[in-house]
Amino acid sequence: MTHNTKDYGNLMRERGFRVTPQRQLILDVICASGNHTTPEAIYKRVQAKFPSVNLATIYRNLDFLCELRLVVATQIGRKMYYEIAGESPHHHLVCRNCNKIEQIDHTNMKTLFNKVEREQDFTVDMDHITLFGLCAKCRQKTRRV
Amino acid sequence: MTHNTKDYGNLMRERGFRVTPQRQLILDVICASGNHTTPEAIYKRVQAKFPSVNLATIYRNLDFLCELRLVVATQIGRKMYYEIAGESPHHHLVCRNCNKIEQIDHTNMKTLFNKVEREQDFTVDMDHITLFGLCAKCRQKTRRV
DNA sequence: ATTCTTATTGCAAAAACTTGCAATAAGAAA
DNA sequence: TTTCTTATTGCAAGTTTTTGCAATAAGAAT
Repeated sequence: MTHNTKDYGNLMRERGFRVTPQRQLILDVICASGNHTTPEAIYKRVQAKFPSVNLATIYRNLDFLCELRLVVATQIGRKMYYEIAGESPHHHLVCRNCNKIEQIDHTNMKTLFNKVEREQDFTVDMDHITLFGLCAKCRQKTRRV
Repeated sequence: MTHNTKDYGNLMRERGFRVTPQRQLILDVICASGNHTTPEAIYKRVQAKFPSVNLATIYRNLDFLCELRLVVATQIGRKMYYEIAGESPHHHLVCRNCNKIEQIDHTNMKTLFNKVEREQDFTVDMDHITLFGLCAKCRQKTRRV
């Protein structure tokens, strides 16, 4: 959850990108916000500290940070949500019925990724996947199709 | 690929929804189009047959058809793509570098889903997952981080 | 057939997101 | 430090997607 600005900064600079105050602030805000933050919410929190930041800058940086994989984008329903990527890969199970979110760790995913790599020569490289389905409770309740 | 209008119609009616000409046409167009069709392309093809259909109707029906899981939405980069869900579950591998799309079938996924169900009592229920990574060619090209 | 309920549509306006471009400023080089 | 290159920004205009609402029409009930 805590993020080290210096590391992120170096990561960017090493790749020829620049560390601007706007960019830092946007990353800070995403980091400080809980999971699943909308662009609009990020915009407002950024503006509270630095009112001149333009909405276009927010969107461009969300794209940028996702591309660097410092930030993860998730689409739920019609909306996009952003959250800090964090250290270790982990994945979510979202119940279609009650929307409860469980986590699964990377090991089972990794097994799948390895299999895909062996069989199709494609290196899957994702550390935040969202799988939808039914949790134990809802599976029992929803026992009629 | 082929779709049975009658079955889809009944599926909708059973659930209290209505089968309108617009809706049928939109589904037909998605069905006839290849994979990964944009809303704009769908709109144009629908208009070619039925010029009065409004773009808002396209969007509303895309949502609707996704909710019924007759159609699958995929986000690649910044754009949304839609395709017919079809019969058998299958999944996509999208190269982060060249955006090439490969398919994987359901068996390896199913293994993962089963494992998740045994270990966490969560029934994953997805028949179209998109995994990002690097294809064989791009993995070789991008051999410097 | 006719009536009735309400899901769905088209339209127009709004909201969300993207893009072109000139001005700015981060960071490397001198 | 100063200069130089060019990534990034703000702005304004453009494009894409969503929404409120009155009119329409699908399908059930009569």
